[in-house]
Amino acid sequence: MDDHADHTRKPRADAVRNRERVLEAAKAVFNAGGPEASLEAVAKRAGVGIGTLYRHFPTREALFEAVYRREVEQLSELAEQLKNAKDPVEALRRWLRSGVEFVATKKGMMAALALAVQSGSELHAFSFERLTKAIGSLLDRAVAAGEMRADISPEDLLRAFFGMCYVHDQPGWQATALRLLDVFVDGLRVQPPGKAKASSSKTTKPATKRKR
Amino acid sequence: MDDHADHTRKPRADAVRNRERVLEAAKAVFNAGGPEASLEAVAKRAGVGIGTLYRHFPTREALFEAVYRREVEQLSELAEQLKNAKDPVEALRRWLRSGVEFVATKKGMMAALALAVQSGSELHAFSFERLTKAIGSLLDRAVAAGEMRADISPEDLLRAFFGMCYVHDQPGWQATALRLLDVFVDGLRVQPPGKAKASSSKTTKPATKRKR
DNA sequence: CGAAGATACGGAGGCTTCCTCCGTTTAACA
DNA sequence: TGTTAAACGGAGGAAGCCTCCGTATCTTCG
Repeated sequence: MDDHADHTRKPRADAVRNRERVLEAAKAVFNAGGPEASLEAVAKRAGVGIGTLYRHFPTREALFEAVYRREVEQLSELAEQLKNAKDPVEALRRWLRSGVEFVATKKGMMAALALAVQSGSELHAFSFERLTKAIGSLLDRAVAAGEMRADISPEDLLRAFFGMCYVHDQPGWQATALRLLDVFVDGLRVQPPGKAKASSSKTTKPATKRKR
Repeated sequence: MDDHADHTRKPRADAVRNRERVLEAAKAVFNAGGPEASLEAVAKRAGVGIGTLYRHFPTREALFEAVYRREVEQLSELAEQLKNAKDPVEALRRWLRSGVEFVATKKGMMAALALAVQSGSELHAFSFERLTKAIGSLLDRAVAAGEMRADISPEDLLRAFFGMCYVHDQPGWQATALRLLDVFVDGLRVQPPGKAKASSSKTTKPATKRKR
């Protein structure tokens, strides 16, 4: 495609190469040393000056975002697939469980989630939106089917999920997280009609009208 | 040998005074600047050399623990009082809500909780035990009354609570946390007998026998 | 009271990391 | 091949962590 209006030079080859190197090094270093690892170490491993690293990724978070974009995308695509499942509640549950597995497997996933959940920088936008949408689509389906209460937002759920995974470096955390998520999903189901216990709404002003 | 072992010298007055000063300064600095605040700043505010600070509190965590011991105790005493409430489920719910308020008010509370939850250092022992016991007593009562499922441990619940509070520096976090905790408590209630939906046990091997 | 010894003080200094700034190098384009 | 915009890289200042040890101060006991 010939772009005449575009006066942009072709990006320099060394720039592209270095960017890639830094990404790869960062992946390795972060996976090994956690999200606090030294950026200078990353630069050294990439065989690149610290200045170059900072030029490509002005902040630690920018680098994180770039490194874990793929993970976030995978998780979010999984939601897409699960939308075809019959039971919407089960689908949501399964997504959450897969999320736990992700965190367990990909060592940097937690950092990616932290970025997505901790709104603050501009840079988290991508992850946040992507994951919120993923959860939202599953949640909406369950709500639409009348199986789940409607007063929890996708953001809330994302935060809950993150919270459950937060202790991801303790011995039994995975089992714990799965248990907690199950409890949480149970709590999300609409209370059986007729015999509602109206538990929480007794002490809280309902954030949303409950079943009219 | 005459073991008048307990013939310890009286602790030096300046040492006691300085310890107190450091604690006070730390409280102020941590509440203002968060748990990452500079220890040198603490020392300066206390009018004390950095060496003195480190002698009294060899690690950042030790200092934290000392600063927030009181807060943890308060929270834990609250549980004691709530044990007298009629409705055990409601008591638990209230405790959790108070916890959220604590975190909202005392800015360093999160750090104290983090220490309590993240088992790891030796130093967290006190907080962890204290809070686990607090939650445990409320939880047990609810379980004994047949109102709550028995497959969640106090540690699990503590972690869940912590997780819900984790995003404690976002705009609406407090409302979110309260909502999430409500959902969670709902999920903790035993499913209404006779008409059980057996939601989670369908996909998970039951951690505990459910009422069959 | 006054000396002796134990204890605590404080901050210099070595180390690590962060991040910026700018002189030098190099790839793209004509 | 020359021009020039873009990228490189690392020196260096700022800040924080933590240790070490000479000096100051407190407690004890004769």
